Amino acid sequence: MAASPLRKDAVRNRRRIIEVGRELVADGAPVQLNEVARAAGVGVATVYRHFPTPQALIEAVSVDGLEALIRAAERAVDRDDPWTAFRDFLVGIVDAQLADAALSPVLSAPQAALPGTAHLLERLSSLFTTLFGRVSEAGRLAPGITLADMTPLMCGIAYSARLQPADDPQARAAAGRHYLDVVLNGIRAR
Amino acid sequence: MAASPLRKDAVRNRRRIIEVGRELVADGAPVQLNEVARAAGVGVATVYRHFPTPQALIEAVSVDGLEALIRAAERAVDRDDPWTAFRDFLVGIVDAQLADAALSPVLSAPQAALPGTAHLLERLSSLFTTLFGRVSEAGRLAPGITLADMTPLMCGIAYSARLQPADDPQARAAAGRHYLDVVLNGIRAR
DNA sequence: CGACGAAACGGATGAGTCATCCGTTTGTGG
DNA sequence: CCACAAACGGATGACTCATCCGTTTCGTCG
Repeated sequence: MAASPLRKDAVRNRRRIIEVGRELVADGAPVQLNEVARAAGVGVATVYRHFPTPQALIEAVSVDGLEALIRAAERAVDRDDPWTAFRDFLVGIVDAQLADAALSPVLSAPQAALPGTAHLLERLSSLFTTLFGRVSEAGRLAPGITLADMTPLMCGIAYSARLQPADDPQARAAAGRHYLDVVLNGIRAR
Repeated sequence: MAASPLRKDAVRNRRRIIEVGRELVADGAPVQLNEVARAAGVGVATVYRHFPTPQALIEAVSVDGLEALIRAAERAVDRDDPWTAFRDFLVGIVDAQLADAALSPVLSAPQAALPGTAHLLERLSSLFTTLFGRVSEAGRLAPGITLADMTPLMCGIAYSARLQPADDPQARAAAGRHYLDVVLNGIRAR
């Protein structure tokens, strides 16, 4: 099972780097690899070796959030009412993007550069397809709404919510919920 | 009326700079003042004198689009049916943002740095308040929808549409229209 | 337990970008 | 036509970015 013959100082540094990356992303700061190195107390080259580009680091940072989303989706799939499951999951998607700024670019950029992330995205996509299929078959969606519409819409909602002052996470969350209500209203069958 | 004692070579250069800026913005490229100078055949200092920051140039670039929006709003205000006027204007807002990438940051950043832009934004906001007030008073809006919701929602729609491939403006426009339909559906009274 | 090879480290460094300063040019009013 | 002021432009120093390579550390094998 040891698929990674990785030295333990390497994994330690990797952890540190990701941790610093997470903080930067959470602050909405641009992820500058050079600064990450300094803050993590490692050499610049170490950062670049693990993550050739800022995007790669962002994806690694988002793995936790992605896994949490997958768990949420799995729980949603177990629910009885399709619409409730669907809605609750979308709430989770929006909340997660607001809590973790690294998530939006990963969700909306399917051409994932990191293999690990690609696998998670596939899993998430698969679960979501199930959820969507159920509401769709139950006739709960307005005509013309497709599966492909959902990701852009969710990312757009998160974007809208982020127009709220950055220093007020509560206002952002409330805005996200509100805009999501609007969109859900808009895609629901009458 | 000569409010600007500006030398005519200065206005010529200014025009050139804005023109180059427009092209860059349209390509979605980051506006780098140094590059703008080179492309405009002008010294770097000239660019910085006219526009201290990229943001300032972006605002200047967006003036045309803003004026077009204002004209559209004025036309909309003359219409009879409040909802039609409202909807058509929002279509214009989304289309304009897709056609002119410089517009989104200006619309969603009220703390305008350029006085000229501030004035236009105020005018636009005033017209839009009228349009919104009419649909609202006509009872055409779902409860809980406020004037303040509209700008974020429109910017979010434009964002969603921009997730479409950059090289296919038609697909973007179609997506924008589609997402706008969803949101309009969501904010409409039943 | 000691030594060897490979993997990882880290900082010095060259390429590239940004924005300012100041000597020169150009337009305008008398 | 002249003089002054406004505008110009590019050289330049500060800064950021990402790579390269000599050094250190880990894990293994005799």
